[in-house]
Amino acid sequence: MTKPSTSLIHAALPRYRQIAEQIARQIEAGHLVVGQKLPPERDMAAQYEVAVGTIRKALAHCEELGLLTRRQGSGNYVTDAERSGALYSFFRLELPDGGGLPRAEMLAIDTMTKPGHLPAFGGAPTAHRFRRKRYLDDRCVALEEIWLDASTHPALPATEISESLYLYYRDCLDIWITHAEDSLSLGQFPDWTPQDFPVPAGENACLVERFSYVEHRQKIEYSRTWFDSRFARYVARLT
Amino acid sequence: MTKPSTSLIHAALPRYRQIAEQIARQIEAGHLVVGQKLPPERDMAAQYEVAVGTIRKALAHCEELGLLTRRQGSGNYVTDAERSGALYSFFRLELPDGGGLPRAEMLAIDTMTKPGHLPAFGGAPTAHRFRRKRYLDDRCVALEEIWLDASTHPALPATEISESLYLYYRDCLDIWITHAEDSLSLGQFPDWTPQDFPVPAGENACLVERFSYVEHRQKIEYSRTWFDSRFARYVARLT
DNA sequence: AGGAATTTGTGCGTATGTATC
DNA sequence: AGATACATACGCACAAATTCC
Repeated sequence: MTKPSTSLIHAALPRYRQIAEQIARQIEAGHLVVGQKLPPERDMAAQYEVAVGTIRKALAHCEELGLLTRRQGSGNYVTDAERSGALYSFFRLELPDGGGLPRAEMLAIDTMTKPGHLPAFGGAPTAHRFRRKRYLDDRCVALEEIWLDASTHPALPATEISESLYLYYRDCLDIWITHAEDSLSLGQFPDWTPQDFPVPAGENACLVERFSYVEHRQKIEYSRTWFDSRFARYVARLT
Repeated sequence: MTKPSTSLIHAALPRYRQIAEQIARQIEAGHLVVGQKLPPERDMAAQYEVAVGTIRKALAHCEELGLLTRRQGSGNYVTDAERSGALYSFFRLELPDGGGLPRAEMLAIDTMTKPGHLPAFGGAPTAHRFRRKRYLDDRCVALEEIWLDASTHPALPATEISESLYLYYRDCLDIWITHAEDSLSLGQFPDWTPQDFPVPAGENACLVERFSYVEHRQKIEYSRTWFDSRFARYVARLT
């Protein structure tokens, strides 16, 4: 069997899931355009150095997620949906009319002991805190505060952090986020809301709280996202 | 290759679908009891005279339909569709502290031409409208308005409608909801808000808009759910 | 219109990994 | 620790749908 492409220490995602992730991210990054036809399965199998059946499972997974449409005798196509970017990558915000290319701008990165008001997650007493502005089509629509448990990486490597945090986790920290749990309610924009944000601090906001998991039931990340429903909406796909 | 077991004239269902149908019938006929463990996949493969991979595809299909639960290292089990939370698997509201047993109370059922303000879904000009109150642990936490496209059933059969609409769709209308897409924003409680609802009409609410799908891309249902985040929160699990 | 080439779908059999009992 | 059972993955052959000449 082809050996897994990750270290032997960590339990890797199955190969077909890794490939599905890569395809999904290529779509989000714009490397695969909506409507575009993918290479034949046999070519992709050769490219990824796996058997055709493995590629087929990855593609089937992408279809389930609504990213691809598969047509027998024809090919695999990037879904023409209004919403290609927002579905995967666990980013769930879209413009009110749908769609919007997601971007992020880092405001601050700090490592500190977890404040008492945070819910329990991870095993370390410290965590890395990321604060970001979130954009859709160059419009700032949300604020984000992300707490990554510091147990696996007491200090962050001094590399460029990509716009997709999960991609950064995967490529630089070897942390594979397998699933997440979002909880939505009402809240107020935080006191660190930047001056140039379209809504001032203290105003009402839709609040998304999230736990992200690696492996089975191990919460490794907690985040909060604030947005105003005039500028964005939260979209979830259920199966 | 094993020849298909159906006539040569009609296009046969794939073998794995035939087997899935047989398993489904056995469950519905009561030959397979809820919670029962199926034989090992290798035995079933021998029984049906197919390869293990084919049986696995059939079982996976049954799992998609919610008929089976598959557990690695353990076995395949008939799902308790009536009793388990599976029937509410698309219901995403929980009490603020988590959990809560979901219930529903029907307020009104009407069939009418789709109002202009509805987004596009289904193929018919008419739809069935359900209005319901939603409970968690006997506390009324949300209101629901559901529009089911009337293309498949111009009139609803005069049967009892179970608390789980999706179960009713499946058992009485033969409509299998495969997935759904939720979109969250802020809204106002509707003008038909009952007097005894904890929040009066016109107040701010968290609004969940949902499209439900049969097959892969066919929207057949549109619904709106209003709730107050003091009484409930929306939870989404993402993979 | 029609036949060949292409591409995905179905199915077989087997080996090995991993979770559960 | 061992046995059982599902999960992943390989490679191959042929069917069915589509596309192209």
